[in-house]
Amino acid sequence: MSSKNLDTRTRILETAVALLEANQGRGVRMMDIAKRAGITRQALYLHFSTRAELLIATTFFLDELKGSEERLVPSRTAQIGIDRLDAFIEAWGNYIPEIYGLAKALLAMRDTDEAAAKAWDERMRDMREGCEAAINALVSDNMLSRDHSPQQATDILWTMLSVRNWEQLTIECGWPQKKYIKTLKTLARRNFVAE
Amino acid sequence: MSSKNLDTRTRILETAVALLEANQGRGVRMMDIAKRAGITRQALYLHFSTRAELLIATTFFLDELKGSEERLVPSRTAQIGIDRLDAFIEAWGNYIPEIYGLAKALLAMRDTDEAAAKAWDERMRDMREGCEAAINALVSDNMLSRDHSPQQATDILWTMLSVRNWEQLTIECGWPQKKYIKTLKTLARRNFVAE
DNA sequence: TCTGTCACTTGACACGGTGTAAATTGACAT
DNA sequence: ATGTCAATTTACACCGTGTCAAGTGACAGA
Repeated sequence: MSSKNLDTRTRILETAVALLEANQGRGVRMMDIAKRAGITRQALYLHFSTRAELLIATTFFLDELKGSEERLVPSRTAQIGIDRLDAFIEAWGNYIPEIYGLAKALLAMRDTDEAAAKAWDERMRDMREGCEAAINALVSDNMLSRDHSPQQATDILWTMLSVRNWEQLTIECGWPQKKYIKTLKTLARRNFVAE
Repeated sequence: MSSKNLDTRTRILETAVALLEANQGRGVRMMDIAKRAGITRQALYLHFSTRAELLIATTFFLDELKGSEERLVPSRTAQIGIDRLDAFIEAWGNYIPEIYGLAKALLAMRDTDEAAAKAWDERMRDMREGCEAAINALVSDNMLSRDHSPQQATDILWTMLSVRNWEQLTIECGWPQKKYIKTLKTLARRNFVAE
C-alpha cells in the first residue's frame, strides 16, 4: 500500500530531475512536473507542500542518485595538500554540471523564498568545508601562499568554484568542461600554492 | 509643459534608484516605486511600458548619475599594462557597490525576461571589453602569463570581476570593499602577469 | 458483500504581481 | 470656451502558486 505511495513520490522526483536538467532549471512549473509524472498538479501537493520543498527534496534525491559523497573520497584521502586541492576541484567541478538545472532553479528562488535560501546556503556551506579542508591541507604542508590567510584563501576558492562562475565560463564563454577543470586547477595552484 | 512630464519621469527614476539601493534590489514592485514617486501604479505605465523597461532606463540614468564613463579614464590612459589592469579593477570594482541593487533586480529578471536579459548581457559585454583591453595592454608589454591565451585570460578576468563574485566576497564573506579591491588586484597580478 | 481507507481526481477559488483598458478630473494654453 | 495632456479611478485579464471540498475507484478486512 505504502509502496504505491512511495512509487509516486520517487516518480515525481525523477521527473523533476529530468525536467530541470532538460530545461536548465528555467520555466519548470509545478504543472509541468505533475503532468510528466502522470498525476494532477494538485496531487503534487499531497507529496510536497510547496515548490521549494519539492526542489529541496530533489536535491537530496539527486545527491543519492549521483553519489555526491563517494565523489569526495579521492579528495579526502589525498596525502599531499596540492593533490587534495586538485582532487577537490575535480570532484566538485565535475559535479556542478550534473546538478546545474536544479541549482539554477533553487538559486532563482533564493531571493524570495526563505526555505529555498536556507537549503541553498546550507549546501554551499557544506561545499565551503571542502574548500577549507583543501586549504588546510596546504597549510599543513606549509605550502599556502603568503598572499592569503587560510580563511581568505578559503573564501577565494569557494568563490572561484561557485556554480555561477562555472555557468559563466562554460555556458557563456563556451569553455568545454575539461578546459574548465584544467584552468581552475591552474588558477588555484597559482593563487594558493607558494613557490 | 514637457518639463513637468520630464520631471515625473526623472522623479520615477530617482525613486527607482533609491528604492533598489535601499532594498538591495529585492522585493521592489511597480507599486512601491509609484507610491514613493507620488503617483499611481498605472501612471508608471504611462512612462515605462514594462518593469524591464523601467529597470533598463534606470541603468542609463544611474550611469549618468554616477559618471560611469569618467571612471574609466585612468584605466584608458595608463601607460603600462599592469597599471591599466589595476586601474580597471579599481574602477569597475568600486562601481559595483553603487549599482548593486539595480544589478540584482535586473539579474533576477534575466532568466524570464528577454529584454532584461539582453540589456544585462549587453552591459556585461561592455564590461568585458574593459577586461579585454586590460589584458591586451599586458600582451603589448609582453607581460601576459604563458598560462593563458589573451582570450582565455579575458574570460577569467571577466568572471573574476562579476557582480556575483563581488556579492559573494563582500556580502557573504563579509569582506570590506577595500579588501575586495586589494585582493582582486593581487589575484589578477598573480594570474595574468608573467614573472 | 458491505464498509472503510487511501491515493488521486475534478473543479473551484484566493492571492500577489504585472499589464491593459475606459472613463474621468484638473490644470494649462490658445 | 475648447482642446490637450498628465494623471486618476476603477475594473479586469493573465500567470503561477497554494488551498479546499466533494467525488471516484481500487483494494483490504470482516
